[in-house]
Amino acid sequence: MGDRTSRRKVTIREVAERAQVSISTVSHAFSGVRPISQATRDRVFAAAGELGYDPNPSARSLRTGRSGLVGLVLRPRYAVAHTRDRAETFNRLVGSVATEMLRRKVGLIHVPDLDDPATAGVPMDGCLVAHPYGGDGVLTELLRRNVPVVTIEEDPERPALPWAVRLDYTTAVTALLDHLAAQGADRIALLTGSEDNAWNRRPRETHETWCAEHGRSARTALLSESLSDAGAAGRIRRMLAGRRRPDAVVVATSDFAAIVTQVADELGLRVPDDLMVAALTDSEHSRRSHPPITAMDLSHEHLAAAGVDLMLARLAGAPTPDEPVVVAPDLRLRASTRRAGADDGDGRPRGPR
Amino acid sequence: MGDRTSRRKVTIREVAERAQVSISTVSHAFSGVRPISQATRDRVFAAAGELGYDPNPSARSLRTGRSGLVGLVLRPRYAVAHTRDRAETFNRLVGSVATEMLRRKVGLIHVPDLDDPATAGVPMDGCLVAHPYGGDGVLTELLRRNVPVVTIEEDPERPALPWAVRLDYTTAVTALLDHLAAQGADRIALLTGSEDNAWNRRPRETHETWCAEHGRSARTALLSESLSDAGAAGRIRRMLAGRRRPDAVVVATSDFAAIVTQVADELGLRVPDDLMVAALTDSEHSRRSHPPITAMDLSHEHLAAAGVDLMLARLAGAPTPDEPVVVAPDLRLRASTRRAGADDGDGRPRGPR
DNA sequence: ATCCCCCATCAAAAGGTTTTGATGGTGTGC
DNA sequence: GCACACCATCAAAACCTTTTGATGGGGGAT
Repeated sequence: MGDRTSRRKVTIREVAERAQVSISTVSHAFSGVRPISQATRDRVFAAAGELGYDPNPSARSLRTGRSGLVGLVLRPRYAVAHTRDRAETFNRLVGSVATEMLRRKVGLIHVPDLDDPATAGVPMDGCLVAHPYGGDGVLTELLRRNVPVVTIEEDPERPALPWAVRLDYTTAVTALLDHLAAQGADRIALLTGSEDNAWNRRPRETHETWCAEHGRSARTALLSESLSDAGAAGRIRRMLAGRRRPDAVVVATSDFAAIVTQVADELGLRVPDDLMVAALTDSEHSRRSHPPITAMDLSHEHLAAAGVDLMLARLAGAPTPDEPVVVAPDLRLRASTRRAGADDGDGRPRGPR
Repeated sequence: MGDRTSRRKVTIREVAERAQVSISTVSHAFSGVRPISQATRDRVFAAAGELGYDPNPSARSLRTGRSGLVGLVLRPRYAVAHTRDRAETFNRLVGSVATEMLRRKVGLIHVPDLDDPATAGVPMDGCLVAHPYGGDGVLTELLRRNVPVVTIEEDPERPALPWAVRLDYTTAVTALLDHLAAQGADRIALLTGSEDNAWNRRPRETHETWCAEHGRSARTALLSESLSDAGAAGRIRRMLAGRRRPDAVVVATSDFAAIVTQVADELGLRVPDDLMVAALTDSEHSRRSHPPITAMDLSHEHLAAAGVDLMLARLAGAPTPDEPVVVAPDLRLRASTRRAGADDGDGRPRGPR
């Protein structure tokens, strides 16, 4: 209160002097590690209050070896959130993780750049890595540093890493393909992104398996996430204009799924009657497209909650499952895959909500 | 590489020993503060690489007094993001700030709880406070601690605080009211939330001024953010069922604006012909309502970018404006306030987009 | 040949906390 | 009245870095 605008921070030593006790007594009074008499404690708190003391977190971490902070790393696709669609994904994931961390009163650090020596280390007790690539370098680096890591979605090349939360793509994508087939789809094409992560890999595998089991050829193509809208439209147009065009397409990126409906419209193809469309991630694009597009929701909220739980359990030394935690994606059936008179055959409710 | 899974971290001392140089030489080799001969530098880097050394961030911060991290605090309304609508706001704000920080390669910390002694301090060089309350306690605390603060939206009771980014509510709300009047609205009611922040205060003031200037009575009411949907619906029903009901309502929270349209529908009031509806924040609720609801978008992305810029300028000691930075909210006119045949009179384009 | 300066490196201090073995005084049990 | 235990407090070490004044040796200028 009486202080000038001194840049100088109050230290534990000054509190000790003012309260006429040793430094360790002040520390113990605050931490409660050892008993301190009531009278002394009062004097310490009074002194601390008058001086406006608050402990230096760096000094504390240096001594204890813990910071009480958890890092979060997102891989590039999200970091460069140029389109509104990608921004929604990024925001939802970051927001969910932040919400879960706040709820548990633990600080969360967005790690800017692990490799950049200029940005050098951040003090974190553990680190969440969301949507790692196959054999991700960031993961390698963190493991080398002995930082406890929990991944949200698994690194496809590190199936052995037990501390992970992953989506059950197999079930969800199979359900989606069954649904399309039930609605009368015959030639189902899959368009995944080119980034090598679980979200692109697993559905591709599931699609192949499903096609093999159903005696169909697995038509797939790449639609790189870095494509511009015009670029994506071009590739889609070529596919839909060709002979033996698919009668259903599953597109990973949902803004590109919306472009599929646009291109179909231009070509005079009716959705869903001539062409069914589905996306492997939900966003405003899929919800507001005409017609609304069936999409798999990545359940970022559940992923985040499970990931944070796992991390905190690990840091607390509590027992953790020795297999990845599995979260079910949410399949949102919409008009883009619902043909009049077709029967889904799986008993699912037909309408949204 | 050859290390066991030793919890033990490698320190600068071990690197120095291995490279046969002093500790300070290692430090200088990394920081480049003083020149080091090429031969020595090579030896140091080699030793560091072999040992897997990475500097301890806490020790560094302790010594330098800087952590390279910036904090972010959001006030409770967002922290408790129970509805999808509030979650969208929270996510967008958090995501935007995170994006801007990542772009500038600075770490961002979500501060869990400033007052909680258990959570104790986080090492931050500065702190962003988003949507502070009037005379906000968090702000008081941060200022007491001498932490450089930048607010996103201003604390209504601290107009003197120069380091702020604020929305220009006056212009936007005036434009909205003019628009409603041009569409034929006669009795315009305003329903703000009960939390005491700029977003609730400024529009109220603007509404009063505008009503006074146009010789109308300023009809206002509170619709607390903590109300359940049913609770909100009840209050709205009472208002719309009364004699001399308003013919236009501006509702702060956009999910409640959507409820206004529902209640109007139940009561047989047509939107916009019998009742116009507008919201003071945009969200999926307003966009997808029937009819879509005119809303003011809070431009979280611009707020975040400006706030981060301001903070980094402050921390770098660069000159900063001595007045709050002003950002214009985006007015999104939609069908809920557009009557057939009415003329807006201000030359604005009529369609969305 | 001498002086001076600069370059590369070193040693030591400082930064603020927590941890822990030691110390002195007070009360309990016999 | 003595030994023992315990309670409250203290002093010092440890955590790992960056910073800075000091040191020694080599080269250029005179």
